[in-house]
Amino acid sequence: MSVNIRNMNSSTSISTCCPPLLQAVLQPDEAAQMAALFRVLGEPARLQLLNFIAAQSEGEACVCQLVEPLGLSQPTVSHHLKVLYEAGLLEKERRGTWIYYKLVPERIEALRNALAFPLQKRL
Amino acid sequence: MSVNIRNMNSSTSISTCCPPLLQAVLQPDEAAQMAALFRVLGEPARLQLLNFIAAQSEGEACVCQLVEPLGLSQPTVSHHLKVLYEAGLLEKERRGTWIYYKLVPERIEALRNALAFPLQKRL
DNA sequence: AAAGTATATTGATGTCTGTCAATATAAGAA
DNA sequence: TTCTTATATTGACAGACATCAATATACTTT
Repeated sequence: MSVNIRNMNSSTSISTCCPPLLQAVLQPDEAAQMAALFRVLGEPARLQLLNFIAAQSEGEACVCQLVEPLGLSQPTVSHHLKVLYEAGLLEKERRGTWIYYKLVPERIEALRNALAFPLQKRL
Repeated sequence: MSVNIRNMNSSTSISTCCPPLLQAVLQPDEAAQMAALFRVLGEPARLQLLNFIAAQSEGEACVCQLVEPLGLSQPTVSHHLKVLYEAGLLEKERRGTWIYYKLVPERIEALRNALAFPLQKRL
């Protein structure tokens, strides 16, 4: 029988902690999906990778172009690219020896939409 | 003296790996700042907190309203609220025994802008 | 002052993950 | 085939962090 204290004047004496007024809108599994995507962006190296790839005039880059500017080892760069790829944020295409990565703009846009106030449910 | 292999026809024999065409646009410290913010969102519990607070009719909630729907212990919820608060995504206000948290919409908007293709520099 | 409630902090623990060296795989060149 | 280069994978390690129980702090009420 608890009540939101904010809606009571001082003459009321109920002071129990108030229960949630609304059910959770974002379901746990949806939150987990969204969080997984944000966690992918939660790494400086991966943000730099996205930014650097997007900054190329062709909008794409191969691994060997990315190792030096990032200042990380090639395996580490490959690792981050894989994480981005598996998150759907990058697509890749092999051309001979090289593998070119480019952004998936719709995926980034989806993330922006997920941030639309007040944090919509869907990606 | 290496050259972008994609811009050469098959008669050329240079096959060295191609250097970066552009300097990195996103500086390491800027990337670190952005990543730190995204990492805050990279946690299901924190996304649910933001979503739940935003879903309240007054746009705010006290800790005791959040513990039960999240299914986490009160210290854990307090911890996540602190992380969100220190990231500037939540503001808090004490009213007697209770402390009410609400979103900082400009901060969320800043994150959305940071995601604007192709990942702008500034927050 | 004493008791009760709301929230924060501390300390410990287990899991996740970023990093690299070493190695493997794949493709082209000789 | 052999060699070289580009990229991926493996294994190991260290640091970050989510979580909780226990405890501390802050406020209100009696």
